[in-house]
Amino acid sequence: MPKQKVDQKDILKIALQMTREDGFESVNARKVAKRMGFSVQPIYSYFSNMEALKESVCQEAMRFYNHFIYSRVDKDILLDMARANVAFAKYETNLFKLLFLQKLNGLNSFDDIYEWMGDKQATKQLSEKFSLPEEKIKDVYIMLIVFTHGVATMIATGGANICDEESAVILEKAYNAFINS
Amino acid sequence: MPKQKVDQKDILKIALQMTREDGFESVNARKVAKRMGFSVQPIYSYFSNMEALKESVCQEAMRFYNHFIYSRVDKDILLDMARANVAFAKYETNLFKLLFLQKLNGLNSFDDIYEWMGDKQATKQLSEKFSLPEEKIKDVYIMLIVFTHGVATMIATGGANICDEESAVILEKAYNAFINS
DNA sequence: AATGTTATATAACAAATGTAATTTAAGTAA
DNA sequence: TTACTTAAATTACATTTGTTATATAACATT
Repeated sequence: MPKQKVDQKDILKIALQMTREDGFESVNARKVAKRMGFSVQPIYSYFSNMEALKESVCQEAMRFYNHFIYSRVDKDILLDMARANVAFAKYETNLFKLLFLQKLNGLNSFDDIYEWMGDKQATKQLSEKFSLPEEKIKDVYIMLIVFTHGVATMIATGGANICDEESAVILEKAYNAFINS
Repeated sequence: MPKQKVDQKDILKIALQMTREDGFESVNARKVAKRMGFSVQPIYSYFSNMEALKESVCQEAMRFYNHFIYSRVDKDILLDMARANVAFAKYETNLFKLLFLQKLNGLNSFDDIYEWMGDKQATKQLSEKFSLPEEKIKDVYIMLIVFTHGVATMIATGGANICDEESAVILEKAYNAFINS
């Protein structure tokens, strides 16, 4: 048999790259094939259909997101995460849209957000720094996430022209407001 | 000549209704025609192409939004507007997505948000109630809008299962936090 | 070297959608 | 009544995209 020229990883890599550059909707069989320099056929030998490929792209995007965020978390975990999310919305707008404006895992309450996004270290750090009760920490956490999501969404949908400094300032203001409330 | 059976308003009305029920992407010539009980031809006599129709639908949607919001503003203007926006995201999810997750007029800074959404009465009421400096009012206004947008977006994209009371509570918490910061 | 297997290429089909061409027929004016 | 105008219906064509059927050719096995 002929040696395999195409690898599943290559397909995913290219599809993810296309999503980053031109948006998730731009991912279709012919365009992926063209960018690989191959025909569409190999796509269908690795994925049962385009839906399956797209689902895999979503998972890749989520990994990319996690790496993006965690690589930017330093001293002040919660605030760093907030800043990183805004940066993600600004510099990876198409991935942000895919992950947070189209597919968001169904949440049933704000507590779910906490469960879902909840970062043990972040809450620990917060409680050590400010010695606030558990319930209060949770509130600050949820509210900053919601606020951050507001900033990020506005940046992702509004044309991405709010400068990094300005968004950093407003995030910090919100953070302090929530802590001190 | 035969009497005109179809009216431009009818087309827009139905296209807006379809957007509300099934999303903006569901609006296409054949579906609109089918729901009107006519052929696609009248659409093209009133609109140069589908793009023009869709642009008009956007404008209709914006009018619908404004009416939705202002009909819910009562005593506490700013907080009422926040609650109304969240309700819009929950009960008019498809319109919310169209207006705020796809087409948002390009904003260049958070001050632009204030200029764009800024409600004279709301700021006046706020300054009378709390006697805060102009600059502070503006900050509260912007931050509550951003926070509200975070809540609304999460509801619109997350499956809309956060109850009205819960979102009301968190909005008020944020409002107080911003006022008292 | 001949044959079979299979990865890839090519080409074709199907469905959805926008849009234009053509036809039909309702009402008007002569 | 007849011919004309035009709103609407019908039909047809183009494009895009997913998908499959067939063809080709590279490699393994004999």
